[in-house]
Amino acid sequence: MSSAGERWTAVNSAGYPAPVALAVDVVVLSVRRSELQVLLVDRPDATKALPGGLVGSEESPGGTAARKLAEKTGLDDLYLEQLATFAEPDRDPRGWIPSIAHLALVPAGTEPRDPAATWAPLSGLPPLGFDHATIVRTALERVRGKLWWSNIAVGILPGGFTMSEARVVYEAIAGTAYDPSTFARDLRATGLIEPEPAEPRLTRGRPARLYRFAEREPAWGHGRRKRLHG
Amino acid sequence: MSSAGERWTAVNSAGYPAPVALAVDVVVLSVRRSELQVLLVDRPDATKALPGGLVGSEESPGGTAARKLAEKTGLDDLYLEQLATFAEPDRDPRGWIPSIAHLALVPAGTEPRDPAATWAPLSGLPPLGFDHATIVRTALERVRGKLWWSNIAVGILPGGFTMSEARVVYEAIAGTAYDPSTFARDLRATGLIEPEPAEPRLTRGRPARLYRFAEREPAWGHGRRKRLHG
DNA sequence: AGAATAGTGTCTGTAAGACAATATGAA
DNA sequence: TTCATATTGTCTTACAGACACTATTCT
Repeated sequence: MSSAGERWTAVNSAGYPAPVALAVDVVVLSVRRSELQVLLVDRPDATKALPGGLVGSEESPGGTAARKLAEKTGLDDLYLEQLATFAEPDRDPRGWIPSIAHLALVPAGTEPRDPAATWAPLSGLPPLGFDHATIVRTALERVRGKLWWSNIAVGILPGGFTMSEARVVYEAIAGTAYDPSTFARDLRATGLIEPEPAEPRLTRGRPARLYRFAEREPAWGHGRRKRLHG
Repeated sequence: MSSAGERWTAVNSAGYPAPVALAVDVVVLSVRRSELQVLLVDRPDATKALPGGLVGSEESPGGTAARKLAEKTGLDDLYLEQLATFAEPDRDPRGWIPSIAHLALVPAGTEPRDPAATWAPLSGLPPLGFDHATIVRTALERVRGKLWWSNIAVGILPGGFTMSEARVVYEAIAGTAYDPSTFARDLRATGLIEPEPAEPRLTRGRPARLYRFAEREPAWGHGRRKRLHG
């Protein structure tokens, strides 16, 4: 790496300026303590930023994102989709570096493997470097927009969940409260989940039935028009 | 430009391989003869491709897309949004060139200014170069998905349209037929359009009232869950 | 008058919020 | 038994498809 303050450059074989590198940034979301949280990493200047890295010249950007996530969390099976590309020429002080932002959802109990990575609640984020606050906002819009139309929550609820657990996740993402019975009816009506034969959990009251998403890959359901935000 | 068959390369000032260039490709859609059509340009090898170009080192990708569209169509006020980025290392035989695909909607009567550009119906596209068939498919999904939830059709219906004209456009995008009265009721219910004080058109039967979208910039409406495809 | 297009009103099945009532297991 | 949680059922409003009916203008 070059020293701080130095701006990198690149030229192609035709003699024109080229992007210095291609980056990916990943908005990793999960639900912890009934709250939507995002994974942040410490930067040298003590601010926080999204996890990310540079795409190799023989690598697909999605592959880079998955590789970086495996380094930070130890997970190699997760919900990952491309979000949007941020490529304003001055977005990175190191030079012309377009970044392909990705969105990843990981199971509720995931702990960072990298000690520089920590979870932060989406409400009350610290100041973020680069244009990362914009990227996080875009990610929140995306996950809310798809919540009731796709199996996007399968990243947080990999399988064997109860309706109550699913409801906590959906409420944290949507930022609202759902009636338990109506929630169960409407989640079943999406056609995305199926009962799991496993034995029930050992909890306080009546044991709940377990469900899982039928598909682990991104898929669309029948679509419910459910209330979002308060 | 280099001669065909030669693969470009680039290195950055740290000595690592860099992307050769950053491209934009634009899926320009309109409704012509009650059909959804896309703007294609001829390539040197006689195949067709999406209009596009290289992003300058001091340029935003959206700016590049708008500039290219102005060259092809003479339009400078249109609905333009980012679609997705295609950056597989081998997607372009000229070298490592990520492409930020955009989606643009232009008014029904728009004729290409560039003689190499022609309209082609989405049903029955010719073979396209690169990964452009995938990009077009992604664009169709996007515009269908947003049709009844946003003012995305404002690009095709800039103002002073009748309900019948709007219905033709919505039907062409959705790929289905709507009942005229139900269509009008539900389009009004989106909250996105408003009556226009202009005088009615000179047509055969009873003259229709005119409407326009209240917002020309991308905006979300109340959302209707309407039938799509057959 | 008759044709053509625009717009209104009504009926019906489904979707979704609210909430009461019941079921099941642990303390 | 009492408490806590899960699940079922019902009521009500809004949404959206279908379609009959009325309105306005031109030929």
